[in-house]
Amino acid sequence: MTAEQRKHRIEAYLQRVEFASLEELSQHVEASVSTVRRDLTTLEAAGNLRRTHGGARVITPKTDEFAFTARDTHQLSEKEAIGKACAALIGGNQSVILDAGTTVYHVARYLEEKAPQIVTNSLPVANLFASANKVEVILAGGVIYPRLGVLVGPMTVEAFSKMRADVAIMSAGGITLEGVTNSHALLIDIQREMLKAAQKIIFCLDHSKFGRQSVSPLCGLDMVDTIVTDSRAPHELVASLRSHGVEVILAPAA
Amino acid sequence: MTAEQRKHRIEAYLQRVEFASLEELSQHVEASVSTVRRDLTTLEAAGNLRRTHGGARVITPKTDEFAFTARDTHQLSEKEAIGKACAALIGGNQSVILDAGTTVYHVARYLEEKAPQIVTNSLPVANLFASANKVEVILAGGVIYPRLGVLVGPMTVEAFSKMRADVAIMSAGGITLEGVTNSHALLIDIQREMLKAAQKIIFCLDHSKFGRQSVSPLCGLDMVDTIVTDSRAPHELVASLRSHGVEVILAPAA
DNA sequence: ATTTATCTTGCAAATAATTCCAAAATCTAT
DNA sequence: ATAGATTTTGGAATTATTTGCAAGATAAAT
Repeated sequence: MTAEQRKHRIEAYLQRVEFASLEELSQHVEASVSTVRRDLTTLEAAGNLRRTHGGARVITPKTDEFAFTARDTHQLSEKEAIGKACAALIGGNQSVILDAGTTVYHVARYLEEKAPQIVTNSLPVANLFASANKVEVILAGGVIYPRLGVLVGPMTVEAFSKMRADVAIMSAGGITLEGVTNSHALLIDIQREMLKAAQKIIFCLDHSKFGRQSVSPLCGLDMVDTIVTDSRAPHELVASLRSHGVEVILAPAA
Repeated sequence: MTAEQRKHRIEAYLQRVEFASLEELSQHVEASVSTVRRDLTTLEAAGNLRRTHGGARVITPKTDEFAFTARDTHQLSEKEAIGKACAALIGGNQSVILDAGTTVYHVARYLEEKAPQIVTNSLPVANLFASANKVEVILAGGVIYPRLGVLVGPMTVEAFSKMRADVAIMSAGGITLEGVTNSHALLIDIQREMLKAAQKIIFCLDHSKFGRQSVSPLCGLDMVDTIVTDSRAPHELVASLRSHGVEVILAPAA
C-alpha cells in the first residue's frame, strides 16, 4: 500500500469513528505506530484532523447528531472492551443483526474486518459503515426516533419479521435470573423480532446492567446463548447465569 | 500498443480505481515500471492526475450527482438557491418524499421550519433531521449503497410502493423535452415508486442538467408539476417546458 | 512525586524516484 | 527495402524518501 492510500484510509476511518487511538489506526492500516504518527502530523498540517494525546479526532463540524455515540464516555473503556470481545465471536461472512444502543455500536466498530452482512435499525451503525465497501449493510425502514437515532415503528417490526440472520447482537436495560428487560417500550417489539430472526443470540451488557430490571420484559434466559460483559460484572450472578446454560464472556479491561 | 494508447489506458484505469500503485499500473498496461513512471510524469504535466510516492491518483474524485453529504461543492451556491426556493413551495404539515441527491439535500436543509412529515431513502437527509424534534422522518429500509449513502433494493421499492405523500421532491440526471432521465439504474425503480406515491411532483435540477440525457428514462414531462432550477438555465428550454404545462421556477442567485 | 503512557528525535534498513545507458523500435532519406 | 538517425523502452546504478525501531524527552495519571 502506498503512503497516499494509507493516509486516505486514516482519514476515512477517522471520519467514521470520529476518534481513534494510534494503536487502533495502526492496526487498521497495517502500518507501524510511528508511521501513523507521521501521517497524522502531515494530515493535521493539511487541516483535515486534529491530533490529540494518544490518537486523533476529526476536526469536523460534521453535524453532531448522534453525539451520544462517540461522546457517551460513560464506561467507555468497558464498552470498548466488550465491543472487541464480542466482535471476536463473529466469523467471516456471517449475517449479523445489530441492535441499537451504545454498547452494540462499539461492537460495530470492530466488525468491519469480518466483512459481515449487517442488518440494523440504528442510524449511527448505518453511518459507520455507509462508506465501507467491505460490509453490506441492510437498514430496516421506520420512523426515526430523534434522540437515539433508532428506527422504530411498525415498518421496522415488519422488516425484521421477514429477516433471517446467523447472529443477533443485542443491547438491553437489565438482566437477572428471570431474564432480560429493556426500558424503551418502543424497541421491545423490534427486539423480539430480532431474537426470532437470528439463530444465535448474543447480549452485550456492561456490568451495571447486572441485577437490574427495567420495565418491559424482553425474553427469558433460555433465549440467550451468550452474554458479553466486562470484568466488573458480579461474580455470583455470572456463575448463576452460567449454571443456567448461558455462556458468559468477560472482556478483559484494556 | 502505442504510447498514446498506453497513456490513455492508464488514465482510464485510474479514473476507475482513483488510486493505483506503479506495480499495478505496470501490470495493467503491460509495460515496465520505468515506462509507466515516464507516462505518469507527462500525464501529470498535462494536469490529468497527480503522482504520489509509489503510485498515482486522479486529481478529481468522480463528481457524482448523488455524492454523499454536502461536501460536494460543485455549483454549491446554485444548489443552495434552488434548495431555498424549493423549500418555499412546501406548506406547513405536508408530507414530503425526498429523493436522494445533493440538490435535494439542500432543499432538506431549508425544510425544518415547515415541520413537515418527511419520507426519504437518503442517509444524509435522515441524519440532517435525526436530532430535529419538529420533523417526523420516515426512512425507507434497504441496502446501503456505499458511496452515495442511499438506500436501494427491493425493500426500498416496496416501502415507497406502500407510501402516499403530498409532494415528492426529486433529483435527476438530465431533462429534455422528451422527459426526465437518470444515470443510476439502481435508483430508477425507487424513483418511479416515489412519483406514484406523491400527488405533486417537483424536480430540483441545476442548470447543468438542462438539455442533458442520462441512460435511463425516468418519466415524461406530463408527470412533472414543477421544476426548480437556477437562473443560468437555458431560456429556450425553460420556455418550451413552460409551454408544455410545466411550472418552472428560477431560483435567484445569492 | 512517582509512575505510566505518549511524543519527539535520530538512525539504519527498506522502498521508491531519478538519472544514465544500451538495446529495441520507429522514423527518414536514399 | 535498407542504412543511419531519432525516439522510446527496459533495466542498473545512484540518489532521495519513507519506514520502523529505540532511546531520551515530555506530558498525563495516580
